[in-house]
Amino acid sequence: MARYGKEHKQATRRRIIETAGSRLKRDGIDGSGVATLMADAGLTNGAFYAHFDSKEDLVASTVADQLRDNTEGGCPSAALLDEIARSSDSVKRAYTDGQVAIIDDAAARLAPDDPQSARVQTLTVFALMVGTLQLSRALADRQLADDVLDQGIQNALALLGAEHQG
Amino acid sequence: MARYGKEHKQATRRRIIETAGSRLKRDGIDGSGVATLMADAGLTNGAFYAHFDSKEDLVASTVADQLRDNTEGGCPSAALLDEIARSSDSVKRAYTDGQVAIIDDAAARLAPDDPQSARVQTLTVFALMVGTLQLSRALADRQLADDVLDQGIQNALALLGAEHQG
DNA sequence: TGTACATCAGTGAACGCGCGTTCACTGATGTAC
DNA sequence: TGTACATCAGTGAACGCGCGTTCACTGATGTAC
Repeated sequence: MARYGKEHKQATRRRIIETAGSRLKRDGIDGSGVATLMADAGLTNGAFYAHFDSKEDLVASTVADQLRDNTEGGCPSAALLDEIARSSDSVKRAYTDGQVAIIDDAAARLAPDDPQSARVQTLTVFALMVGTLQLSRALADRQLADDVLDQGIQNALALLGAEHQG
Repeated sequence: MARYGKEHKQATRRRIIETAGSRLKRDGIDGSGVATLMADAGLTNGAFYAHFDSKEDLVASTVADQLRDNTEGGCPSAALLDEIARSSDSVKRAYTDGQVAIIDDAAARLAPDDPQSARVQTLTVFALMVGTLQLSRALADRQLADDVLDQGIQNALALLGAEHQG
């Protein structure tokens, strides 16, 4: 292929990570193969290891990217949280760092005077929303799934309101 | 092998389902192979299809069993909910039926006068606990994981208390 | 300006392995005579 | 009581396939002379 400048390879890496975001959220970590992930980016499997050390490396990079810069199309927690919990330390570390950064941003806005103490409560309200989304997606009864989503939102607001008053 | 009475084959099926419960919760659905699931029950892979139509059939049976009769060793929702959400309709149906049955039992105890209207709220408090457990397991920071668990329990109690008053 | 060479992102075939599933076979037991 | 046969839960090898990973190779470009 062509000999490009340095920005070309980095752009390719970025493209792989971005398309991997959609695929991993759709099919899961174990459900997404390296060849498929590369084909999604318009490449063949052989080029993969010029960009990443291993599939796990791509997963960690993609989780971090999805949490920080590229959150469109659904949050990775709702799609992947129990798979992340079973993953290697490097994936869990990437997830923890990205998630805490987002949560601290939110906590700073919700409780400007004491963002640090709001971290845990904001994380648990986030966990409520993740669990609600997952349950709603797993229920075979559409009406019940919708009711759960609505009620989950109300619960989140109730907890945030209580926090605001207390 | 021996020619046993009818109860023998049913006992074997039961044993497969029970050992599959632990394996699926540990390694996930995609992460658990049929040969491994059979080996866990002390059998070889060839016998599998005398008991189940497919791996999906075993997963649906195991999810139903884990929710109703065999809940020791952790709830399947916390371990598998996002994989269930990506699974076939038969798995989602088995999950929905089992979960709703459990929830309605709990709702009848929490709100004896109107268990029907308590179903959705009980489901969402359950979703809160599932999300909290998953998040706690995915966080690489042990202290933060413990704090999230504790706060999640307090949130669940707060929501149940508010429900009780309202 | 023209030729020879170095670079290196990406290709595509191959590695050993485990996947879900199928199937011919085994062998201990119960039944028939 | 002894022999021949039917039953059938379970075995283990094989099917085609995709997995994560490796590696010899390609070929378009930039550089050196």
